[in-house]
Amino acid sequence: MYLRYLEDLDGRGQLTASSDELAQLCGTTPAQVRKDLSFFGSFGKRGLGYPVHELTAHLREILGLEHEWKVIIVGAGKIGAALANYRGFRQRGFTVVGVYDNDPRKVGTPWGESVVRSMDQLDHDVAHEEVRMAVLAIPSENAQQVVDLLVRAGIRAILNFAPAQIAVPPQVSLQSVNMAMELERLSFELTHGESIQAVAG
Amino acid sequence: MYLRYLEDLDGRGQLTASSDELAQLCGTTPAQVRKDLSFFGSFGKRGLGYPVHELTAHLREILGLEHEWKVIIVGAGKIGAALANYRGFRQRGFTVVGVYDNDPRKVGTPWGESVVRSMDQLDHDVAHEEVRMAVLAIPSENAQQVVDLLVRAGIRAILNFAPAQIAVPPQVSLQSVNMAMELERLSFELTHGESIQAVAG
DNA sequence: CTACCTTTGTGAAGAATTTCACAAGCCCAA
DNA sequence: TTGGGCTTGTGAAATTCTTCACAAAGGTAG
Repeated sequence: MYLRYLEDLDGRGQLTASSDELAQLCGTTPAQVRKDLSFFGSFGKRGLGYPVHELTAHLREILGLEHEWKVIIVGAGKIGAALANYRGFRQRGFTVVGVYDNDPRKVGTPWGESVVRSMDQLDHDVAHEEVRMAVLAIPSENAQQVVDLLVRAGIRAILNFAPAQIAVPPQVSLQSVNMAMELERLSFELTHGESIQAVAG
Repeated sequence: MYLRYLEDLDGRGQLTASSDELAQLCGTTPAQVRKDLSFFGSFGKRGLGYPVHELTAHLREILGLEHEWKVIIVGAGKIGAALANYRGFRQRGFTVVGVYDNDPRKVGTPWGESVVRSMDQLDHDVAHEEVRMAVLAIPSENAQQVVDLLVRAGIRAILNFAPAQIAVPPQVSLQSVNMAMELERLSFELTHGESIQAVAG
């Protein structure tokens, strides 16, 4: 989140930002900002604040964003389509190198500059293109099965949009986005009125 | 998350579940399960566990899911399309009652059994249909502007997919899903190898 | 009815996170 | 060069969250 705002400030030509300013932007406290950043190093200058451009670069490196990541999308349905064209991915250094589906009617249909590929190719492609990340946009039913296949193929990080609970071996990272659960969270907050304070997202 | 698993167990006809069993399913500890549930009441039976069906009903009520929620989708692009057809929403009691866009070329085009409506109608529709929730699937540029419009129209909860930071008045709930940020989290975990333990999602 | 096995609910202990508060350091102006 | 105004980095305090551990209670078999 800090990176997001710092890039913004950097784009506007702002040279430094104080913990106070970052805290206001991110909806947290100055002390929190300082503690968070100090975990990774001592980036600020006393009396002046943090050098925006430099800190941006540091955070990019910490997050492992100094190089492009190749990503495959598994599932050529509506959600897959939306994600494949999602500007935010490319903007932030994630390149979609392939879209896969196991429905023979979808395999071969055009997809941007490429075509939807068969799952059978996945193993080969991941090995040859050194892809490490996959976005999973398939129905829940066989999500675990497909994840196992991805892991065997060498995928090391999975962003899962299927509303299913998935197990992965410890060396594989998994992030699940469950859109229905997000709505349920809102339902809870609406139902319980002002007594619950929403967290900044 | 508990609700998700309990519904699953209920569907399979399981009558009771111990905190141990729920903990294993959710990737947490029995003590955590008991503390979490005890916050809302005393649902279990000693020596036996929690009554699955009954607890499911309790959690639904706690989350405010005992009635249907009407939801509008703002933005008739790829993401809007994916969300409007998302089975998970309807399955869990969220009914999409309208899709809106401010692009005159999109307004009026067919959308499922309805058509894409103009943003100008939104005010009127929200008031008459008593809609309280909106899903925001538009580009970041004018996200804040559209949110302000939604809030004025009476929307009280917003699920935001635009990769922008949005401000809302305190009585409005906001959840943001930032897909690029999720990938960045994975990038961080991959970059820092096994030293970081992924959280269950 | 009793003995025993099981599992909850919950204070207390322990761990982690956040906030406080201030010395140390940087910049600038005179 | 000195002094004053800011702001960081960080131990220590305060708070919050998680785990422990056990009394209380339901179930069952004999």
